[in-house]
Amino acid sequence: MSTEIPKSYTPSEVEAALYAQWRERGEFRAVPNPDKPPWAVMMPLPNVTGELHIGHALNNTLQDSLTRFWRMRGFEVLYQPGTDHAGIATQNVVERQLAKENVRREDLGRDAFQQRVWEWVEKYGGIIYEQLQRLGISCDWDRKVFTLDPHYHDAVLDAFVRLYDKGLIYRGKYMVNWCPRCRTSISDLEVQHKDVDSFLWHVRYRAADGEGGVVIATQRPETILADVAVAVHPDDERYRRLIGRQVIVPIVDRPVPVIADNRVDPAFGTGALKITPGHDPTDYQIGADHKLPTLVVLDEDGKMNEEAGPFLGLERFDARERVADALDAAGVLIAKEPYRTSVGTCDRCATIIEPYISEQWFCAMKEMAARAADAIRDGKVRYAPERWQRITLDWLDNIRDWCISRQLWWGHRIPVYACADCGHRVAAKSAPAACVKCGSGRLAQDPDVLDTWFSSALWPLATLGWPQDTPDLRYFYPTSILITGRDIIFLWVARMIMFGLEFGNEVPYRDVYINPTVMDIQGRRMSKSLGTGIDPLQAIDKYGADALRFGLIVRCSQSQQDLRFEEKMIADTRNFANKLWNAARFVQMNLGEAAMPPEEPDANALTDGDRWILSRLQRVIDEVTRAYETYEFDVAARTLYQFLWNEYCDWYLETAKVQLGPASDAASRAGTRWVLWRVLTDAMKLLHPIMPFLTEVIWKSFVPASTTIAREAWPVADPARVNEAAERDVAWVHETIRVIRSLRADVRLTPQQDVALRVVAPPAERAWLDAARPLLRGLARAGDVTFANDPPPGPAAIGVVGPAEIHVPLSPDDAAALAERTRKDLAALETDAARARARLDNPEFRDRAPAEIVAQERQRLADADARRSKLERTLRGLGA
RNA sequence: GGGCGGUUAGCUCAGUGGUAGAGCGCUUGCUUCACACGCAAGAGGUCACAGGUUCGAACCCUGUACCGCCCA
Repeated sequence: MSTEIPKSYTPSEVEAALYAQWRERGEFRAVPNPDKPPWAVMMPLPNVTGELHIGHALNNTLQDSLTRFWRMRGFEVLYQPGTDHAGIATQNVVERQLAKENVRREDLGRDAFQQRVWEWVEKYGGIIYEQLQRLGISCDWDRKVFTLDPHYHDAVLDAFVRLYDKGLIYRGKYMVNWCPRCRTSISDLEVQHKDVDSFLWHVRYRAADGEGGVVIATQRPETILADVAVAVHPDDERYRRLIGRQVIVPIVDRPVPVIADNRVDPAFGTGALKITPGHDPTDYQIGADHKLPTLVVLDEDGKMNEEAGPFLGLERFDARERVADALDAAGVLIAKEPYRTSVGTCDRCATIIEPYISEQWFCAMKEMAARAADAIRDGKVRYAPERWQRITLDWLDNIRDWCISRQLWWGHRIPVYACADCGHRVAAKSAPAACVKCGSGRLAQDPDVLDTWFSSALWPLATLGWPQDTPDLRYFYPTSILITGRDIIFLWVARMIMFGLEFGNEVPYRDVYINPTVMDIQGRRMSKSLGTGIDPLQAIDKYGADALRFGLIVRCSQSQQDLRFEEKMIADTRNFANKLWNAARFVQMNLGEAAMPPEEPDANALTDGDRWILSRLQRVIDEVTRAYETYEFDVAARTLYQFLWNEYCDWYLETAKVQLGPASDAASRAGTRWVLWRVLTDAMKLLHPIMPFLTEVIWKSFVPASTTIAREAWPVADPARVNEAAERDVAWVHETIRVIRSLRADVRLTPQQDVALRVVAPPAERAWLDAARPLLRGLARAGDVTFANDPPPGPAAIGVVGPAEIHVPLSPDDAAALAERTRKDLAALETDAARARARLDNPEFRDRAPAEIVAQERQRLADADARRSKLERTLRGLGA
């Protein structure tokens, strides 16, 4: 029966069924439990429009690994899933769909449009959930939250009203970042700065009184139409006599003052700056300080408005060319010089941002930011890697108020009601019947919606039931950790900490882990349009979720901020999965019909080899546990990979084959079977957080009575099983085997041929080798082993293990090749010896270095000398 | 302009002040009864560069160069 297990592991045959079982049994459900400590992680909510990409795959795999780890360690674990309504993104998707029907949202009206978006969300909004499940993540799916769910909406309104009533939310006409394509304001953080090639236009403004004038340099000639002043630096000798006089703005022939302001950089362009408060943030400030009027020549679509006269209706970049032409025609365009500059673009649609004056809502941030910064400085939130802490603090310390209103129809509508009669505004969770001030019933709700990040900042609270005082909130808040990418540290993490403190009176989580960004092999961001992306779903189809998970996790070191990835890497870990499958198959075959789990044998029945692998296992348990605890994911994965492949498979399984052979007694064979079973199953538990499916399959094949490995207790290292003597002795046996195998290659034996060894060694080592004979035979096909006091005559390949020399007779053909190699070894040895000698000859080294280092160096020199004399004899023996 | 990360084998990356490591790739040999998605044996490195500290530096300090990211 056991031989029917297929020779290779096919993840696609088991993953879906296992996942369905886990869900059916409710293995991932989180229920407040006073008998257990809580552990919680919140999924960084993907956009409801989103589809699973490699970044999600990494981020959620990391969360799931910790989730599974802490669950096995006996914590009541919550992994909270959910999606974000994603204001602009979702509205865009539906607007594009409408565009195909030649319909604009304005044609539908607000209510009908929202209805369309809801239909879209209901139809496609669940796709990402299904995709996430393919990864095997252990969320509590019964707790799915959408940020527009009624209870979530209620939380958002509650938070808004509290801030409003505290005076932290205000409204006003300010210059904001405006996306002419999305036709909404966006916050500073949603502006991406990009360097582009542009020009500086040098334009002459003649003096109003006819004497001279000034040449200004501008990047935006089209805004000349809205100029209200020219500014120069007060200390700039070139322009001193112009200050206070007037110049004439070309084209519009408007007289404007020349003002002095030390924000003007005399080194930029000509040193004279046109001032356009309606279209530039710095000019806006300067204009306000000098009490200048504000003119606006662009509309909210980025087209020239009525104020632009003949340019009315032109798109802003066309207008730029046309205005420049007009300036040229008027003879006032002095120069057009190429210029590299930085422009702000919309995070969502890459359209160039327009600084635009409009009525917006703002949230005052100073107080909340200071409180968050204090909490971080006090260590209430710890960052891994640590450097992100300071980066967050820098941002918090220099925070600016947050523009929270968006001119969209999809999102949480701002709960402020304005009285049409007296103008009084009030924030309320539901529409008041009448104005509290004048009693009028004519109240209108603000048309804008809140920035999506306003609602996501409440994520850890609102998902747990806030503002209600729920058992979930009391039990799971503050949560344990947040895992996310560095791109949203300010947008989301910092704001969540602020809101967590403001509304939950506690930081939202103790730890923040910033995961690396997944790049392609050339270090470019993975993107579908560039064709540089890996589709996680395809990867799972082809290699299995475990292979994708392990391949990503083993590359998550805290020392780098990116992770380079390619498909081959997934194939490599698929091979690892297959290796484990076959190791399990081997063990299964050897346990035969034995009862499972096998019975633990008497300690006397264990061999050195058994004790060695058990000892190594204890160290691996400690190392892997520590690594998960400290978010050293690469260490956890690498430690398990090396232990399982290089120690368990390469050495212990081969040792076990010998120990299970006819030369062993029954007790010893039983011991070996138990060790095979025990080490493999413990290692499967350690690996389960990273490779949940394979480990479950293997576990259940060995422990049929268990429902799932996911609920097994985490292994605890047993200090009594750490056995340094066994580790040392087995290392020596392994070294001997390696040397013999190498000798076999030197004398070109086929794998079928036994090798006859002649050994020159002191008595202790002879006894050793004698005892190790079965292993030497099994693992290195050592046949006759004879001992001698002196090296035997004739050409021979010689291997050295400690004080023992192993000789294998050699044909003259091979002797020359070996002589060549030996000379090389000898040269390397001489270098080593020379280095050690130089050190020991240095009196300062002898005086200052620790005694053990000096002793080590002496030993090294002695070993090198001994080895050298042996190699020299080898050479002589080879006739060279 | 300010800040952060990186630079170690052909590639991707580990690396605790004491003789440089892994996986993949490469070479050679193997249908060895768990696995060719494998086994075994090998080759391969001025640890970016220049100074400094130290008995001793891939590791600590200073500076430079290059790659990438963030902020303004």
